[in-house]
Amino acid sequence: MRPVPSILHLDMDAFYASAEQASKPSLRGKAVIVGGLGPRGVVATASYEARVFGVHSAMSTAQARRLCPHAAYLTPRFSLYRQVSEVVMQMLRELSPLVEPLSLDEAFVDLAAGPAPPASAAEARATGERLRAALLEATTLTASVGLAASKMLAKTASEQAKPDGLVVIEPGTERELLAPMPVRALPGVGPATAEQLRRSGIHTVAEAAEAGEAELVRLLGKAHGTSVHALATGQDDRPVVAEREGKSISVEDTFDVDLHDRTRVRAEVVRLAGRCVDRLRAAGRSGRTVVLKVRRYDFSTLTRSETLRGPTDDPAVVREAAVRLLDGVDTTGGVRLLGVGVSGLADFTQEDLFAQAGPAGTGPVTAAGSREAGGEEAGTRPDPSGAAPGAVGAPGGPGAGERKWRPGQDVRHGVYGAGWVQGSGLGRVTVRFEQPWSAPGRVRTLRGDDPLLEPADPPPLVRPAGGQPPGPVARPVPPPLSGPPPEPPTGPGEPRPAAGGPSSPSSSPSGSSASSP
DNA sequence: TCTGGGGTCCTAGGACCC
DNA sequence: TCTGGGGTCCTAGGACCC
Repeated sequence: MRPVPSILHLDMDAFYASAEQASKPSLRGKAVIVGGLGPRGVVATASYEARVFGVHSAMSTAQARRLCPHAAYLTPRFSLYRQVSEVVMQMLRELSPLVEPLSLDEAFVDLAAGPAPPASAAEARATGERLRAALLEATTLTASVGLAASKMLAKTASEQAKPDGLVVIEPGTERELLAPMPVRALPGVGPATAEQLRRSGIHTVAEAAEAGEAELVRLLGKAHGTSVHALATGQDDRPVVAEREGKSISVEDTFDVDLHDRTRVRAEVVRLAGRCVDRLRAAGRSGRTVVLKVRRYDFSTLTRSETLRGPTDDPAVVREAAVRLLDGVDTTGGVRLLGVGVSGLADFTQEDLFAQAGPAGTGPVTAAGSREAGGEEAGTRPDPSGAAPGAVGAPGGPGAGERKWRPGQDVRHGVYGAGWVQGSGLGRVTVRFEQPWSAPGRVRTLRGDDPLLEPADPPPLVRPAGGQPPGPVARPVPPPLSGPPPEPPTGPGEPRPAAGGPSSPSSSPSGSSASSP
């Protein structure tokens, strides 16, 4: 084990929620909950203000609403988070080429491999503090940093540092620090393993270490037992590895209401297969094993897979395999979730093509057509419709997105400028007009079909240098439509649409709103 | 109003091959 | 005539992580 705490673990604080607060001045200091807003949604991230009420990740949004009804509820804006994440990861790479991202908001960095390896714990600390300050400046977001001589301890340290802090674990102090912690603190020990260990009277890391490797292997199996024992005794030699190639790509949808119609189920599988291939192609990969995932009405989940003779990125091949797999699955009783994935990924090369067209067999073989280079990067695609997959009664047809305005979504108005959707329903949409660098803005309620209102890309968190003047306040603005959501608004500059415009009743009958007050 | 979506890794059994 | 001993691939399921 290295003598200096030169492995750094970075974890952005309540990342999605903090990014939303940074982006939306009116939400700063308020409870913000980011996650799925449908009837089956779960919380992805809750701001610290919301955590006070007991809201946490993975909780159902419904429960969060009971605990914290006054919070702002927002759908995730991954394009913004990716944008911020790229800035963060780039700054980490300035510390060392060995950067291992774990997710959009988390990464390990091996400072020992960098241009200025710390020679002491104090130097490591100084590097970490400089990093936190630089990140705050670049993104306006706070981060927590852990420094230690191993990955596990660096992560443990950043956990202790939260929020907005830094903790260094001095080499040599590892075991005494770990000893009293619950086994759940060890990476790889989840609810099931913790329960296993509890039944054997093992609750703390110290008890796990005392149990000995043989006993842990007996309880948990070879690989898991060995690894838990090593981690419990503070041994962790796992290197920081940059750029690991992905091994699978998958997409899945949970439906607001269980699907019963077999034809609809099949149509959804076809749609998912298409989305999966879009992502596969955007990544420049191909895959050999197609996986279908089905979660039934009772939450029981099964997977079926089929391995082709060679890797493919042909939508028809993946679609047909997925549909074949579905044919072998009983869906009576209803389907809650469907997923399609591809594994056994390869970089698609000419040789792969030949291999695939190789010797006779029964496998479905089609030479994948020329791949258009035009990268429609799946994840960053605008996706203004964002129709919840299950949007009740949505025919599932192509342009089915009737849920046009989602809470949290960025918009631009021809008169009022940039803003975000606070709520919508009953043919109206409530927009707060503000930008990351503006003062908290005001809310206006508009018609859902206001022709001057359109979806927009997320603005950067930090005002671009020499950027435009803050749109909304710079120019004379006609009188607002409203304060609170009142009568169906009809604006001054707003063309009165013909009677009963498309009021899109299918868009969440209950209406939805980002914040109640 | 229970339980998202995207991944990784491990285990275990059977097929198949030498 | 009653049963070897690997190794690898495929499939299915489950734990875990963010």
